[in-house]
Amino acid sequence: MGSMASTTGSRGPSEARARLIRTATELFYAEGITAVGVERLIAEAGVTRVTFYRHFPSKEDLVLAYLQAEDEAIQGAFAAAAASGAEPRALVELVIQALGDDIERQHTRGCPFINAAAEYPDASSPIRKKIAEHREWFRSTLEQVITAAELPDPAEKAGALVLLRDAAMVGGYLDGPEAVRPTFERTAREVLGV
Amino acid sequence: MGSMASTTGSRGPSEARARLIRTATELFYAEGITAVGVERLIAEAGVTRVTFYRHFPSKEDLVLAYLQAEDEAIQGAFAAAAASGAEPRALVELVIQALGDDIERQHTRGCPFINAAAEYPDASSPIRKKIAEHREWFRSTLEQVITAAELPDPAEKAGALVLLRDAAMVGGYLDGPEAVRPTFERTAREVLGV
DNA sequence: TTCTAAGTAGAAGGAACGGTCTACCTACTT
DNA sequence: AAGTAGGTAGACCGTTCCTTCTACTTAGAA
Repeated sequence: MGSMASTTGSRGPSEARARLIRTATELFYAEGITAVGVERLIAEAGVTRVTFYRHFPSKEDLVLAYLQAEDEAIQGAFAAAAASGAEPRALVELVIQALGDDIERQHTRGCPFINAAAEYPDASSPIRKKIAEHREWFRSTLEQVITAAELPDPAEKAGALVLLRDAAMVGGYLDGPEAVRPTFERTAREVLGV
Repeated sequence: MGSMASTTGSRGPSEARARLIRTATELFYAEGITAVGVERLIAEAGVTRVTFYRHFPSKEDLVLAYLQAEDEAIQGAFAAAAASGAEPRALVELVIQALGDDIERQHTRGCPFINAAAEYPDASSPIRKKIAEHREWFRSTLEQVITAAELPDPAEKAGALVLLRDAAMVGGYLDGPEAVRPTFERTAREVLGV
């Protein structure tokens, strides 16, 4: 006596799959990956076990999809900022503020990638590779932004900025974002010399 | 037919207990807390289940003891540095180097407290309280050191230094300590103006 | 000497884990 | 009209989780 159903039988990107990733994003981030079981996941996504395993051969594949979704979100934000047509120098300030804003409003439980890394000690695992890949993208993107603004030592400054951002996300979680955001933005400007 | 035994029946601080904490310190740090089961713990500590639960009513109590041990180790290092009789200004540099050294040589898998926090979302849990307590001790100790060196804005600088240290530990884990240590020490001096 | 704290060994229990399986339904595509 | 991709429902399996239990040993303290 299936109640609503509605979207069964389509071929597109799959509602159920999207709901699983959305639920995973919420739960994995809020409570940790190992701490959230498949049972819980499918219950909150409103999906059956079979459906889950049809889309993701194992839980690890969902973890990967979760990190992928986070990655795409950040890349999207950067692309939007770059497309805004701001001048290179203004873009640097824009990025600093966007990162500060994200720490205060979106990611208040630390960095999804850092948190995940704490649960996966094996650096050669697919998950750790994904994390490393994301971090390298982030670092090199910052380097490009700094280079475009014609600031000195872009590579070095980008490294320092990654450091600071990591710190601010962790600090925002453990010590409260209100106190950390200004410290982050101030120190970032100081390090970049803007 | 118990083979060696030797230290059974004593009343002191208990060998078995010490071994459990030592093993926990290694395994929890290296592999994560949830990822290491009691079975594994007692096997590597060479202790039986009963002994384990005699000393620690639950696994969580061992986690607490593990964090306590880490806390004491760092407090000990600070106390030793303070007792070295270095001048206040030199002590600041000494602390920066000691933190850098720790990141490069001891804590190469991130910060034990930050990693633990990632696995315990409930801020009111005993573990998170212990973590908050440690962080506050660390921050205020840095503030004292900076104050003694008569540097400006000690509270603010201490906050920034905590931020940087967090970052360097995470970065050391995920991007390699060799690259991060110089960035950390350089940025720390820059922020403190020394 | 007796008591007790701290240890050994190993079985057991209930819950939760990730993952597989059967059986049926539905709607789009061909 | 037939085929198939994607969905539902729920039982089931082997493993591991944390924890408790009984039964015995050993050595220092009372």
